[in-house]
Amino acid sequence: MTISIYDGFMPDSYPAPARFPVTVDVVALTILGGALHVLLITRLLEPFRGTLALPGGFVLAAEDLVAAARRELAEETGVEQVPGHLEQLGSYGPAGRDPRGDVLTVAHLLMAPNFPVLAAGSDAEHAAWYPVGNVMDGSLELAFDHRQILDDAVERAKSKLEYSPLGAAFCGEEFTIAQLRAVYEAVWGTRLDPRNFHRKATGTPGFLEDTGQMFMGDAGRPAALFRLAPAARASAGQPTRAVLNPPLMRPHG
Amino acid sequence: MTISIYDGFMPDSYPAPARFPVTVDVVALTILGGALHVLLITRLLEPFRGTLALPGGFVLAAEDLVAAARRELAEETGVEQVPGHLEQLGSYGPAGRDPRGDVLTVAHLLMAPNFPVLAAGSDAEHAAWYPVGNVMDGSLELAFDHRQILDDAVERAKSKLEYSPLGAAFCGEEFTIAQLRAVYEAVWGTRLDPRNFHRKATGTPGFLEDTGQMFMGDAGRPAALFRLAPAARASAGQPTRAVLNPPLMRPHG
DNA sequence: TCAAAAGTGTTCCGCATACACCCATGC
DNA sequence: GCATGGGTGTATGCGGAACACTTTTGA
Repeated sequence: MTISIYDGFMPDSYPAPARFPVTVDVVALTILGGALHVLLITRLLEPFRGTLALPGGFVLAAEDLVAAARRELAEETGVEQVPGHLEQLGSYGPAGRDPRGDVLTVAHLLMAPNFPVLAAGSDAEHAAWYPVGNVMDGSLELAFDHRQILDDAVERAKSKLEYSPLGAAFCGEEFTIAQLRAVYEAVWGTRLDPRNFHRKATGTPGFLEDTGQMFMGDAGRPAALFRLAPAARASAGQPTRAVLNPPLMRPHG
Repeated sequence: MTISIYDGFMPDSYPAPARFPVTVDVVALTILGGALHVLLITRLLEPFRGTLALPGGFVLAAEDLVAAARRELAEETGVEQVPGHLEQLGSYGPAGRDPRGDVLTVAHLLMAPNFPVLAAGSDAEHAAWYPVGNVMDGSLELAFDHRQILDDAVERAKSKLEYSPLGAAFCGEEFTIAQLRAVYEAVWGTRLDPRNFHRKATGTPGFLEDTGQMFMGDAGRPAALFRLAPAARASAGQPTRAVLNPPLMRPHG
């Protein structure tokens, strides 16, 4: 067996390996009116001009992937510091996903509390929240393979809720148990028993921290306000099993 | 807000976006002598010449990521059809992980039964199995950020065993319950109760299929031979929750 | 007969599920 | 008072953990 020119790096005299444009795409999810929503832009250029697509753009030289995703999000929403939890989802391509050539994209998942998207001028790609359900049932079309990426992102979000404290990433800094439950119900598309959810959420050590404050809703008894406990906050990124073990089970299958 | 030249694709008149060399790296895991092993090559070229590294190489034009990983594995092991389950793990870079510049790598995870690696000639990078424990405890050094990638891969493998039937990917086509249990014990680094594991494995609908054959070991009663049930085989790649629900729990935390 | 490993039965208990019930607010 | 939602108590049952016990081979 001989050494292929593509095995590891080669001396300068060897032909250079193929180079690819690399983009980051972001599946930004949030809860709006009890339903899961995704941030989409309307493309201004060909291909797929006028079609909805995930926000994203090219990775710059010497730039990290998550940093690139964060930068693109800020640029396309007009929001300096986008809130929520951002993590890498997976890579797609480079073959056969763009009509103009090989483009590798690294998709990211943002689980965020609802934040207002700044309306851009008419010459900029306009970002806005769209119900995920409208993409799933086919009433909204997405450019490129973004439908597939969205599917994967939603599936990832669903499973994240089971064994990680990241459901709270959809809430603000402080939230009630009912608000947290609404997140689980929206993402999983199910109803959960309020009483049992309350016990599980408050009873899991290292998950929630009582702020001592109260939240007055439209009706009914005021609810206690919670925040993420430091332990859960620290473990947000890592593949931890420290909290929510055994996991919060999503019903059925 | 104006349109950045990096937002989406630009007309030909705009400057081209940065292009990156893209590699695929493969963390090939298997069980040898009851311990988790990883496939490593010894680098023949700078940088990290003489250091152990994950097998991998550059993605070709118009090539898919998993296909590239499969091709590189075949090239560097001399094995035409590498067995086991191959999936994408995640992407690393492009910033700050290679002394010579920005290289994006897409890491992959192979969970495979033990297969012999063909000894390459002295001029080729030689692939061989090494105990994962020897990397973890620092007695083996890896090139680039491959230590980090290995850590992530092992963690992924651990969690895969919990809720997917992919533990069987470490076994051959047919296997006994004890062999399957040895996989779980090696990956998780724990001991499992043989009796309870047997009940859980055989009792999970859609997981295992009895071949009717028997396997004679060194001592003791012969064990029944099983294979993956069709349902589990089909769901191998997808984020399924069809089998192993509730999951096989790994002890403690 | 004994060792060793396969496989079954049984007990215990934590926790998910379901739901009755009480608490605290606005109207 | 009544409606509405927050929060607690409690019974039931599934399934994981632990382990006694039987089965089937080789030596």
